[in-house]
Amino acid sequence: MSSSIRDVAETLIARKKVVDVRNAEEDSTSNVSSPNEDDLGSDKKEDHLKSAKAKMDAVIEDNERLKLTLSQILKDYHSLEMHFHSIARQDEPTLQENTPTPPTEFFRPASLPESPLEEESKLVSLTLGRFSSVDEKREEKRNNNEKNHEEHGELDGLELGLDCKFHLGSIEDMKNPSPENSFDESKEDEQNNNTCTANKSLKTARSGDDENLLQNPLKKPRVSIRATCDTQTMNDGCQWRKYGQKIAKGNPCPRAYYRCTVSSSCPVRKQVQRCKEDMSVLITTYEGTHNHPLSVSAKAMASATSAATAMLKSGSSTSQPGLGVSATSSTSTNLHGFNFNSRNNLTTSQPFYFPRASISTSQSHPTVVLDLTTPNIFPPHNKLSSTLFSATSSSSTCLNFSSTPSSSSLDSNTANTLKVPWNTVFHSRPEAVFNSTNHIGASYNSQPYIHNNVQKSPEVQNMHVTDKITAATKAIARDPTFQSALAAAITSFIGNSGGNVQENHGSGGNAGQNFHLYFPQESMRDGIGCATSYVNKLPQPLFSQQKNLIPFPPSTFSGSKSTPISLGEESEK
DNA sequence: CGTATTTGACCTGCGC
DNA sequence: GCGCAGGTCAAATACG
Repeated sequence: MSSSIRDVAETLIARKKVVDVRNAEEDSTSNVSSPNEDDLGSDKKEDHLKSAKAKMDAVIEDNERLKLTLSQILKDYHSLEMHFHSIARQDEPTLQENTPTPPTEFFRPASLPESPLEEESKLVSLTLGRFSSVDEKREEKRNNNEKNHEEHGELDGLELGLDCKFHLGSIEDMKNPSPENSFDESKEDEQNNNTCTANKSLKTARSGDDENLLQNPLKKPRVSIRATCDTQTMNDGCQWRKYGQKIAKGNPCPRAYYRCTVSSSCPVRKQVQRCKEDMSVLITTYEGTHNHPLSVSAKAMASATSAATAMLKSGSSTSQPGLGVSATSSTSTNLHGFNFNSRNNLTTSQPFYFPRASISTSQSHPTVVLDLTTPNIFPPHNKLSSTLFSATSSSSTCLNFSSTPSSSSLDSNTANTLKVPWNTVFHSRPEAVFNSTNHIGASYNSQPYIHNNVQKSPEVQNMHVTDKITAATKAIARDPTFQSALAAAITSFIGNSGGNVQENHGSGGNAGQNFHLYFPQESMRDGIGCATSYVNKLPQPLFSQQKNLIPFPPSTFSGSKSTPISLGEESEK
């Protein structure tokens, strides 16, 4: 992987040098060959030469700077890689001893690892769907399988993690994957589903690491997603049928009840309600497990919710005010490829702050709230050299989304609800991609595959969530250093823009839209290395080239006209 | 006419 | 036991 980065970097530098030198030469040539040149005299000639030389010097300087940046990136990446390997080796014995806790009944991951590698209890890692060196054999096997999917535009050896490899699952659970895990076995009848549910409840009760679920063994966990959305519902890729509406107490906005209609036996329900404080915020609450195949976009949402549910299990009983939702039990959560592993001992690992998440135990149902509404919570004084990963004294690689522990705040509205800032905020705006504050980690201008949801043209609105995810996935596949950036953004992206996508299918996407990723630079300040520092440190010109160097291959994108509209994309009328 | 949505009635769980 | 609130059902209605 590092070699690929190096290749990219070298190619970048080489290209830029060639282009810049060529431009400089053209400038000086055009100046020299100017018809007026003879009249200007030798002084002007000299001036032109000087300016050309100055330009070249600037270019050379710029190249040196880029070189430095890239070398720093490589260095960061190397140290991160080394760090990860050492942790993986360290935790290998632990993995064989511990039996992981299965996830509660909810959206189940699309693919499960064959062994609980994620029981790297001291690790809060960013795996982005890749496997550690500990599991190279498995990865090799997996890669072989994935080769079969290459023709379908899938990734080779890389995955965004939208399939949500659920690392909480027990071995037993893995042997009995949910329908969503294996689409080929999707036609599970309701009886099996109920049995599965019962088993899961039993397992949940046995696991004993979730007080809420113990207290309410029959209550299904829920995931509530708060997202700014102008449409009636958020398009999550599934097909829903409204079956009821109520005015809930304390909120003048009616609460709509939907059930999944992709499969007649699908038990998944969702509730949609506007936030009374901010009508632009749509609160979508999911409950249940899909027992049928899902579209890519639906899988993405399912991944988010399943990860949040896992967090509910891992963090609900250990949350502390001011610390955010720390996953402190022996669990790990995979959110869009982010594997959040944790351990019981807080003294040896950093508490994991689930991005903008809260767990509510005040409701009859244990509920995880993912707040995707925060527009921009970056501190004004970002540091260019900051990194996403934090080095810890315990040699753990921690992914700490919080800028500072004190920045966490209690949700005043909900008892027993903890809120933590989601610093890895995906922000979709049409304005400048790069700005002086270095907020942007990655951006893909003029890409027809990824769009924002602000002031969309009809073509933009046609942009399918699936396409966006696929586009992002492709970008990640092309450049591993973007993995963390894009993966972190997908959730927000779906949440913020998905709702508009359902309108006006048909024509393809358009260009000129941006896909913005922002990174919590403040929170990265102590990091030893970071993939995202790559993009953070990249100067604009280089990054623009990066865009060209790592194009999204149109043929592999499901976007625009070639995209088969998935089942649920036109529901929720 | 088939399908989706609306809406009042009904059921259930929980707190007092 | 009663009342309240959340959730669901199903008949009525709307829509294409």
